[in-house]
Amino acid sequence: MTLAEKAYDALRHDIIRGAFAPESPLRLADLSERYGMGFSPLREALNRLQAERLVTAESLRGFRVAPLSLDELHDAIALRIQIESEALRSAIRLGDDAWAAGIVSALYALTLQAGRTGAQADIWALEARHHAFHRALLVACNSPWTLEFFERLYAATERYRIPVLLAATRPAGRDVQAEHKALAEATLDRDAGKAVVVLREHYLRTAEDIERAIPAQDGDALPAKAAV
Amino acid sequence: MTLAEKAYDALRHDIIRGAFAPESPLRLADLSERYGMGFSPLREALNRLQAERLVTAESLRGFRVAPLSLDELHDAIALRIQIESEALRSAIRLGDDAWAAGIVSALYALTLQAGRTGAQADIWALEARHHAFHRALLVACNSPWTLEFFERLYAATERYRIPVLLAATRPAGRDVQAEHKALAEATLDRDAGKAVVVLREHYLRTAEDIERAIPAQDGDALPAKAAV
DNA sequence: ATTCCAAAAACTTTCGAAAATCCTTCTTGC
DNA sequence: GCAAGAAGGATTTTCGAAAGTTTTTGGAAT
Repeated sequence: MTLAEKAYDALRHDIIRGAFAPESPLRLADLSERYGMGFSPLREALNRLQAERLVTAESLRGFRVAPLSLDELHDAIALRIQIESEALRSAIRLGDDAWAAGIVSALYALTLQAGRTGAQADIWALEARHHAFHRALLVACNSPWTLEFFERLYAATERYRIPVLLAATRPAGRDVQAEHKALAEATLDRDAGKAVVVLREHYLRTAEDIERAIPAQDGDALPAKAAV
Repeated sequence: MTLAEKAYDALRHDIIRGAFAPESPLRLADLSERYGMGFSPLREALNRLQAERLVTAESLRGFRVAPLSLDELHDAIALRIQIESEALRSAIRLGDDAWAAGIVSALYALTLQAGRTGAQADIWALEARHHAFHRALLVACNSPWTLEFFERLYAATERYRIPVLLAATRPAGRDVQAEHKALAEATLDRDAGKAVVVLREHYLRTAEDIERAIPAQDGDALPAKAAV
């Protein structure tokens, strides 16, 4: 693995998980020290992340962490519902036993991790299981472009969900794992109509949780998060 | 504008328009000579294009032009129909007078350019008008992510359409400009149902034209095009 | 003739410094 | 006191070379 790839993985990871405040400048000297490499691989990684809309760039003025806004959250969630609903229908139509087994396995791993508490609770492991589960549902849709856009929108929306995960307070009146279980069951039953309804509800509730976790703001931009 | 941005624009332009054969290696020494700059800005541009799936990269083995395949074409067209249909409905619901005027203007410019023949015919100008027209239809959808994906899929599919444009033989039994006119009219009439039907037919016929223009192949990969 | 291995060549990747630009601060003139 | 502008510092961008890896070539052994 080249340094540029390591830089890409590390930066993407750190941006999604809120290690840098939205809109804060990503200075090469700082990044060079943080990640222990020269400017070249860092700039290559930043250019990739710019194309993914996780960082913004301005000519001769460097790179910044992409901003967060409620408008963008709603846009991304709405598009996820639209794209993933179709993808889920396709996956249900096309998926084979290996796909189904992948869902069972991913749900099991997710549930297991979600059940861990105290010293064993690991929010980043939980996040990885969550990503893997949602991906497993769609992976049989036979559309590389759909999966590409799923990954892009997942990353975009995950930035908003991290504060909710960090708060670690179970949202009142919501059992997220039950929703995941219901989603997996409807999918494995090949009940596309029910699955997409459950999927939509799942995402809309997540959006609500995120909005609830955000302190009221005058404008649209969301507050910066301290480094994690 | 920085050299890296110029490199990005030039490379993207040249890849979409078939100046390099699909899967051909993009060697830095060659690109450095072609575009008259050093390695650094070229590598940054290539990294951005990699994130956009217009080039592929392999560790320590450099960059290549992304391959073309009928599977990918069908995937991209199907997703364009899905995403743009929804976007068109939103635009019809939300669009104001400026949006409508933009469609009229873009259609006029497209029709004008399509009518030019002989020395005045300019396939790249026509392509630019075509892109602008399809974008103008959707621009009022109020979804930045949708527009982002539109651009990505437009670029991806345009690579397949270029050979058809270059052939410059009017496909038998098809009046593309009439389709554009019908699409604009249904949209300006705010007849969403009709507009999305026309849009779907328009794209499916384009896919057919592309397939017809392609010589039969054993495998899935499409033939390389000579440099333009 | 073929396979294996070493050396050379080609190429990518990374660094460190130079060049160019932007931002801040301080001075000057009014 | 305040605006305009120049000097200095900080930062980004680009280059050229060095380092590292892959591919090709050439030769020896089977």
